[in-house]
Amino acid sequence: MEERSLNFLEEIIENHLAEGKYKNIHTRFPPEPNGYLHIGHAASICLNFGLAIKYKGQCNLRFDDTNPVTEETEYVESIMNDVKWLGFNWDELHYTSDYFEELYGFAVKLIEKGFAYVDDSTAEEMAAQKGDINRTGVNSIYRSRSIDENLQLFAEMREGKYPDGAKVLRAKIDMEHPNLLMRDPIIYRIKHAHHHRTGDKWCVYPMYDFAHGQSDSIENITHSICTLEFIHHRPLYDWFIEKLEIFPSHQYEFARRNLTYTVMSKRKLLQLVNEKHVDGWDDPRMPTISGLRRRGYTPESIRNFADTIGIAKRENITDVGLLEFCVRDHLNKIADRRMAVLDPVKLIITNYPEGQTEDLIAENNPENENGGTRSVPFSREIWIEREDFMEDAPKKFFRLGPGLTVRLKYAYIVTCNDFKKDEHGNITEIYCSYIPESKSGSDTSGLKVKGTIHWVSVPHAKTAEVRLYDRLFKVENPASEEGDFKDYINPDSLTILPKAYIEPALTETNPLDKFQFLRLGYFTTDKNSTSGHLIFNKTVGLKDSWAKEVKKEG
RNA sequence: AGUUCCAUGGUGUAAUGGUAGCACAACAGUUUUUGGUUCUGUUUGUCUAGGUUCGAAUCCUGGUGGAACUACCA
Repeated sequence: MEERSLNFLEEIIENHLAEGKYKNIHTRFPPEPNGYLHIGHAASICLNFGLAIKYKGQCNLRFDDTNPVTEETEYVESIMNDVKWLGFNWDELHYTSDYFEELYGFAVKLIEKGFAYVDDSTAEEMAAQKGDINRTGVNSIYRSRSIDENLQLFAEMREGKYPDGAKVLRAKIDMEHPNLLMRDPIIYRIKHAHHHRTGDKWCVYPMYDFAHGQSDSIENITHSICTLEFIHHRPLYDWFIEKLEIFPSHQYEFARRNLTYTVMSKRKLLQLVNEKHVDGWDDPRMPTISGLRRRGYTPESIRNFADTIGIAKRENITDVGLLEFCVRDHLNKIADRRMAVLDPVKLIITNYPEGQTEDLIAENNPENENGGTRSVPFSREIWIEREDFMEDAPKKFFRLGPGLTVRLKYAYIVTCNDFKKDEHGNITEIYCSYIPESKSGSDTSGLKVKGTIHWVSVPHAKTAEVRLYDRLFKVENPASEEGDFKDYINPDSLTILPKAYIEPALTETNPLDKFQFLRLGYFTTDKNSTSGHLIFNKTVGLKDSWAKEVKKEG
């Protein structure tokens, strides 16, 4: 077992443990239930849960549900499902909404200590008072209200005496602070909205800054890990904890993970879903965890990816090729091999007896000696991949063409003698002769051939719908391009093949089963696949050094 | 412009004052009844200028470049 170096958070934690600052650590994963989790969240989940596991601490799942207008139960369920699927178990399950009464009490305490006031200013007035990066802010005329008056007004806000936007509760900090967040931030606002858990009990809701850190504190979170954009919130985070005199959780920030050829913000992903650019949150082209799952990714491959990219504080955009490497690496070990022909052309073995069939033995996975075998039917007529034949083959083309010889995987060596074309010049039939002594497993022909191709027996072939996916965007970083990110959507990201030929063994499958279609790539059975209408999603192609060769020549 | 953060091959990440390493990608070869897998090798990097030091990717100073912050979102 190789000793891996520590990332900066592990270093901090090990120091804390060594100093005795904490006896054990407690982290949390705090999603807002307003969308589905994506691969960036997966990295955060692996980080928070992984740290708890590594240092024998705890990790909570907490729904940060303080904005009733964007949050829904559907999202809560999908998030719990995704976390579990990734392989993690939370120690405690919480909702910020469970703390609403306590948070309200914290706000009252702040008012009583003279650290908060009710402000009647409009949003526009407050924005104007706030100043900006270059100008300091000015105090609101409501800033000097008495404690009693503030207490009274805040109680009335809770009672529902005022409409949305009429009043807010603000922390009284410093309108000249260089950090805009410290210029008397709003901590409670009025929203007469139905909450997915508390219903209509509340019409005032705490803001993120007055909920997150307090919830961390209530749960005795020792290391509250978030992304870099919250770094400016840390002084506020600390200020509230100090003024409230509650358990001092601390916030640590790391750089969010980005991936090439996709977008990674819930807002943008929601747009793709709402505007039907994709078929829902779990569309296999989406970088969501549910999308990756439907695409055929395994939890192991995602965890390994998270581990490989590591964490740091610098801006980054990871090549999606690394994610693909991780899933190939895992699927190569666990996926059974099957044969499927996606773009078929008929091959007839002229010297093979008509009407004869043979059951050939095929190993399920050469990487797994206990993987077993299956039977594959063979006959005089087979489907092969159109790509595997060239009328004028270049020297290094180790497939079929006039006079060329290949092995049919698990079967015989065949040589092409002739072929037929239609009026458009498309190959319609290929004629070969086979060598009876070359049968796989009992080959006495003594022949060595360079190429081996896959095939499906025509009379035995079953059919399936196969969906091929390409990257969702045409550019590496759509979010950083000029204009609307949706202008960069790849119009060819989905190709549906309604009728591919598959070997009979492939009909015995359930959603999420993983296969390697020999020489083509990894495929998984779609959630909507039935025995009457099989559907396979392409997870990722195999490495294709021939395609690379062709590209170089071209 | 103010504040804060960041800067190591094409990408991601190590080296915590002492040989710049690992993974992906790329390239060459090996093995192979998958042009897959395996295995071997190669190319490519410390933003810049000073300073401290026997010695600096690391510490200090200046510069340059990038990012974040100006929602009754989180």
